[in-house]
Amino acid sequence: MGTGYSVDVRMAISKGRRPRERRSDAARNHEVLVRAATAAVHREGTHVAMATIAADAGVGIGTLYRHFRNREDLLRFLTHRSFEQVLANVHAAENDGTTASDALRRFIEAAITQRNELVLPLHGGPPVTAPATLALRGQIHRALQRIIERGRADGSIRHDVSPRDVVAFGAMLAQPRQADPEWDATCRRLLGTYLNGLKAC
Amino acid sequence: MGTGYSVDVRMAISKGRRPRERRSDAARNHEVLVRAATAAVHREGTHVAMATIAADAGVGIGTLYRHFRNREDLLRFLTHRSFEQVLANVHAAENDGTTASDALRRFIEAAITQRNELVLPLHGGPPVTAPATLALRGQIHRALQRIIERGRADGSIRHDVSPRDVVAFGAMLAQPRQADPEWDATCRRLLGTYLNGLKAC
DNA sequence: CTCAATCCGGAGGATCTCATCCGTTTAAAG
DNA sequence: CTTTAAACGGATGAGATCCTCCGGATTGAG
Repeated sequence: MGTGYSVDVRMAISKGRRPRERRSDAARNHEVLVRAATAAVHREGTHVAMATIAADAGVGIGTLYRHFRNREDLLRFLTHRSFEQVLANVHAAENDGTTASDALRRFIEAAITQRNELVLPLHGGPPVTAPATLALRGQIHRALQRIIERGRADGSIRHDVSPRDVVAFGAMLAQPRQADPEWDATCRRLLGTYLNGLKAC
Repeated sequence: MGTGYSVDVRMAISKGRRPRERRSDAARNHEVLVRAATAAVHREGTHVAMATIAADAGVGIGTLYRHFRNREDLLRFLTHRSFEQVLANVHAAENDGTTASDALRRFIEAAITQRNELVLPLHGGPPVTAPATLALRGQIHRALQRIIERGRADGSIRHDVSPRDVVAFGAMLAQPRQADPEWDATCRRLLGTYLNGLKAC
């Protein structure tokens, strides 16, 4: 899963000539489109009209479709990118967390903080099937597993905790909830209770 | 919020004659439509085509629109009905639960069990605005508040727990997740951890 | 500067979806 | 059985959305 590019390039290679670099305006538009798409999906859901995304990004609809073959392609790209971010988060948490429990707290808090940049697979969106993205998911799970085992070893984390739980819980708290002013406070309480519940006591 | 009926009836009353009872075929179709709609929303999300719902129910599209003015009306009805069910659940839990914590466990487990019959407001669906439905939500919150306070009184439940938390957590576990065979197990572990976390210890 | 490769914009055809309308069928009262 | 209000079905027009296509603008190598 590369840049989100669809076709154009990779034509000249057969002729032996090195393909040109991606033009700067294309790179700029790609970035702008990704940002607009993320915001639009958060605002209106995965069925947001493609024309809306293009308009929000300030480009023509044709440009959107040159960068992403269709809606599914776009959503896949956003999901993959989010998984990369989540993987970075779990690595950061693994290194910086003082205890296993603290690492998990950092991991989940990062997801909450980045809520607006993450497009995670929710009910309604297409399921994750891209091999590259599944591989990322595997890495995330393994890293979380290491953290959990550290906690088990020192007796600070109960036994029936799985990386899936942590990911599901984090994804839940990271869901966009535009229409609830109290959601932030609810998030904090839920996280506190969950972390309290992780203890083996 | 009554039966989901739109217009037809209430015409003859002005003439003094008692309006006929709802015809049996209408009642039957209403029930079938609600069931089909619930299943379709779980399967394809809140944007499922109205024609699909009618076809699944084995009735014409016209019949669907006679029972529900439009999609929003249908979703409102499903949500309201689900809230009624949830309110029944909280009352049952309040009466049957041996302890506050046990009552909360029963409440959440009921939502999980009834997953397929519940259509709760998720991100993407329209926000809940119907006064009757908001009233139900209020009743649900108050009943949960009573349970929580019982737990606080005997020191079995920590202080930063709010009815909103419990509802949000329960709604999360009740979300339809067709594409994850391990979701049930994950649910159980998450619930166990959360309940463990509710303790004041 | 020149020029070709690359990228852009947005009109437009195909398709899908909503919700209505009205001729036909059916339940049930008398 | 007759009658009539109620309910049914599905064709259909309006409108939304998807994605393609190609003439024209832009970038950047030479």
